[in-house]
Amino acid sequence: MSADRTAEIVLSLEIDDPALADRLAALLGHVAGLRLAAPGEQAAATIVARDPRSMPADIALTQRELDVLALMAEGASNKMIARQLNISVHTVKFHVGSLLDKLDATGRTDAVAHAARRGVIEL
Amino acid sequence: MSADRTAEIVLSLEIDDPALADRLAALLGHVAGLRLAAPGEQAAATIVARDPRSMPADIALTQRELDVLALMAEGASNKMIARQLNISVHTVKFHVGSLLDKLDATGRTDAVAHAARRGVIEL
DNA sequence: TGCGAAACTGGCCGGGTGGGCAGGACCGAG
DNA sequence: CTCGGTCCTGCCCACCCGGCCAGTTTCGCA
Repeated sequence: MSADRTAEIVLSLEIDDPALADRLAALLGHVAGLRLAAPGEQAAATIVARDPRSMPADIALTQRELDVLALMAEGASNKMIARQLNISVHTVKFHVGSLLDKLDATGRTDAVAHAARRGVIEL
Repeated sequence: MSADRTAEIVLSLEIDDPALADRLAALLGHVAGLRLAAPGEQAAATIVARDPRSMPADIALTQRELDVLALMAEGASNKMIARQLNISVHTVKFHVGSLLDKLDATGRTDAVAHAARRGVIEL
């Protein structure tokens, strides 16, 4: 399923910082066997670089909160999380409450969405 | 805040296909002004390529289901979604049910997580 | 040694959620 | 025209969720 060994590898760019994008484009433009994708063209791989300024700071979550958050992202119910972590459902709800507070979310669905957006968890 | 003009740009690789990863590493290893990141090293940009086989096909969701899904990802409750789309709560629950079925999810949180993973929605 | 933060547990309760059942309207394909 | 799919609505019900109250232990830090 891979492309021919002789074919060029097409790369697309998704870079917030214009300066960095220019430098990379200049560097990669001269590499044999490699080509930058035309606008809209499907690429074999993408070079991404998110502006760090868009990520203010890592939210201060405790280890236990991260545990709960990870299981929430898997769609686990409070009961399932409790069994998984060997704690009571009440404790899970306690941590979920803290999570909703710290992530400024209205519910568990909103919480995992916010966490994913901020890079706290990886889907 | 950009690095010195003379500094190398550090790139990390996140590529599912080992063959493609090797080819890219070989090509980029010889480019001046550019360097591949050591394991765990923070990179200025990342080259990503997800294996297409892990994304079987776009799930067939109706327009209405996409509407509901988008609002779910915002953390909206069924009642809020109903108001937003000018339909009844019952209808929202109907669409949510279809979503859970099609996305193979156990709940609304799992549904948005799956949808985000498959690229159906953007967080 | 006292004090706060983190982690954990309990009970209670209003409202949200998910599933099942049953129905109607619309529209394009066969 | 009938059939299937989408979209819409209603009711009922068991369960889950989030927020409130209160309490315990453990740990590190001042």
